[in-house]
Amino acid sequence: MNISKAATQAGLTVKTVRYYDTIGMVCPYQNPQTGYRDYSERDIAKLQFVGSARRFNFSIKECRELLSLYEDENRSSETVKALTLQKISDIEDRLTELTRLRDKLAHLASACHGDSRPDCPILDAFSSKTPPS
Amino acid sequence: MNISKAATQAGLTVKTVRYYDTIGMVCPYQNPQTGYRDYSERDIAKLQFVGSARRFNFSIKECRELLSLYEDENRSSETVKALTLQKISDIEDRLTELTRLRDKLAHLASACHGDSRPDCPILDAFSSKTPPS
DNA sequence: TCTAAACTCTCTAGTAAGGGGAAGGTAAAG
DNA sequence: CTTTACCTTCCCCTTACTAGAGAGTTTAGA
Repeated sequence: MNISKAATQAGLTVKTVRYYDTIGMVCPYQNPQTGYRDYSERDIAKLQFVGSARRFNFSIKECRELLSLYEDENRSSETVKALTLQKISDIEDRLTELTRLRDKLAHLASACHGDSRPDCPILDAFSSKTPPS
Repeated sequence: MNISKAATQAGLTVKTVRYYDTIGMVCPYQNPQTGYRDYSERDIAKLQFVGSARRFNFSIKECRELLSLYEDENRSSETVKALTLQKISDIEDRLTELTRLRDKLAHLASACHGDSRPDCPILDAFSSKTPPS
């Protein structure tokens, strides 16, 4: 299967699929005459797998780990679950941080009259010596 | 004031402060003989301002806008408030997305027994044809 | 069969926002 | 006067791709 069909099947762009080859994540057979890549069904499955994991916020490095577990018939689900729980924890840290930011910005915005006058509590907050954390 | 003191005052690293000079955001006087940067009180205030805005998740580009408003005595607070509300909206979009991811991962993790057996609902989900969205 | 469109390839450069470290000049302290 | 602690520029590295140039290949239609 050529690269554009492979990309379509996996819900990725051609550029991305080619990238996954160059970084050694999903490497198809490559015709030595033409240089054209030829994706097998197994390659497609791997591309789909990586695409899903990426959409779940796993980094390329983590996808590599998951992919090797995916391909390992003797894996234990323990490792996968641990990685997933760690990812959940990362996401929750980020949620906490973003929520705090949102609340602070909302507080500042509510204090700002937002008209044509120059005085602005938002800018004042940003220029104060005390950090906003 | 030399660059390391300026960085300390603003709660930034020396690298970051130097970077803000090279991109033309906060450009101090630079001694033509030695090349040493010399930060004024006004420069420090600008560094602090940018540092705060960055910590509030504003991009460099947005910081530039805010900084020019900060320096404009004839600004209207309207513009600042609009930028802030947009930023809040961006953050909320991100919050929604991350929450969905977290919930889906949590759901998968709860379905995974996480022991030494190889079968794993998480990997199954990643390898299914249907996207996780 | 010829040609033109639609692919494909590699390679370079760019993105955001700096971080790491080398090579070399300068300032401050002893 | 020397050592140490700064400072400078310069270039590469990071993440996860994306854009585009220039050139080769495949395929569909006349």
